[in-house]
Amino acid sequence: MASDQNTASAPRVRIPEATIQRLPVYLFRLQALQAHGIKKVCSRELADELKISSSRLRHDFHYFGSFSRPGHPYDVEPLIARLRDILVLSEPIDFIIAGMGNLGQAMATYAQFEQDGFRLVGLFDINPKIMGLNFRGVTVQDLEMLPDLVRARHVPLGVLTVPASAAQSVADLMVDAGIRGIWNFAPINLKLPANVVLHDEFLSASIMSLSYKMKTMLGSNGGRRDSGA
Amino acid sequence: MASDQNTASAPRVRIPEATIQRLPVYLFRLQALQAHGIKKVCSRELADELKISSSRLRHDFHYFGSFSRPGHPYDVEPLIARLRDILVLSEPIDFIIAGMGNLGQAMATYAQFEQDGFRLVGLFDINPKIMGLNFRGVTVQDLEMLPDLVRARHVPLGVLTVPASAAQSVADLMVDAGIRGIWNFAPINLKLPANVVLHDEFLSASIMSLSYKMKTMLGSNGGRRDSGA
DNA sequence: TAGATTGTTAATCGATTAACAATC
DNA sequence: TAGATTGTTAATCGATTAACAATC
Repeated sequence: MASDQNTASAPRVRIPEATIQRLPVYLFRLQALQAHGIKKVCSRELADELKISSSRLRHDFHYFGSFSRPGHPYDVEPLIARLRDILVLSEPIDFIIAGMGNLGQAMATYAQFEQDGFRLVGLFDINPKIMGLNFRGVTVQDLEMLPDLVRARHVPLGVLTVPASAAQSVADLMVDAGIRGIWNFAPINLKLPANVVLHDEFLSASIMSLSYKMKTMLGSNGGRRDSGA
Repeated sequence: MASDQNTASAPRVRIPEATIQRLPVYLFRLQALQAHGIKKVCSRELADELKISSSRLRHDFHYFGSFSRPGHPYDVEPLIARLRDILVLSEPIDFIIAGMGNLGQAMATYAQFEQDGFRLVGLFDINPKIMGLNFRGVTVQDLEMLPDLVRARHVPLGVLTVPASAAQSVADLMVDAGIRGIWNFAPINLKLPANVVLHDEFLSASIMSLSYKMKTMLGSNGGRRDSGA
């Protein structure tokens, strides 16, 4: 009996966070290749395009077993299927959005999520002017209705696009209703039970770290505004 | 203690990417503490709140010199000023947005950026129905006008919220006009000159890695089915 | 002062890269 | 087959954590 770990959903070792975050990037690139009619790709080509080493790519794949046979490049189509299988459940994952300001509306209308295996099932806000609006076939309801929907449909995933001041209490609402993962856009460090997955998306932090990189790239003295000593 | 040793822009060694991405998070938490009237904070407290080790926090700070004196906790106000100085230039950084779909509109109306030292100076799209709309005092113009504005005002930063199919060509437009950094939301690997800073924000990748984590958590700790309804 | 807590170096840990055997 | 390229382990590199001297 050799090592037959070709079951994608049950890797034996803990997968590094860095690897997990690269898997969707592999997937997107492969989908783009497929759209161009490309059937096969070797680790070197794919890695070059993503500006990583081929070694790293094969190492990442290796956590989940084997994806081809030595001497042969990867077949694009089954590789896509395999990655999709690793990343998402076979049936769509239901999600709700709390906070239908501009960011919430953008998330509600972002079509890509649907293609990636996520299904929008609820939108919530406290602003009466926003309640009743319809996005992609889903009507914005009062935030008070959130727990009922989450319980009734066993919604596993919540997107949190409320103001920072409300984020913790709305997160608590989600957790109490049984949500299993929160995608948080509020710039605040939420306190959640250990069994709820939290993924922070701090857009302001993102633009600030970009700003830092631009600043350092400008020059060794930090740019033209260097106040004379 | 005004600005005597604020040589923040000239650290001696290369700063790890991970450290750079934590700096804004420190800043946000400190601003929240300040809003609550808290004047001093020690590395242990601040780190605990952010779920990192105090050692890591002090190590991060140490890249930029000294922030207090042994035996004394950090003063919140000067620490905020110091971090802001490290992360952004003292005067606001001008930025433009290309692609005024839902995500572009959300970025245009996100007030936080202004507080963090960024100034919206241009909005662009190719859709005639969107041109002429006004967001935060800025009118959406034809994409063709982008190079002129970037050149005229020396705009350093561009936000790319166009569809993936258009992303590379619009990025080229920005780069040719002299932009220095691109914040890219299109799920595609842009090819840019080495002197232009690229920061990818792959939202779909984010939700998929969150999905993976939820999936593995369901399998591994299996115990908690549902909190006793 | 003495206790507290930073600044700073050393030890540990984990992730990336290199190398090559396996093998189609 | 022979060349190509994966799968897989070992070596290297970098980041995190631990420890404690410095010192206010």
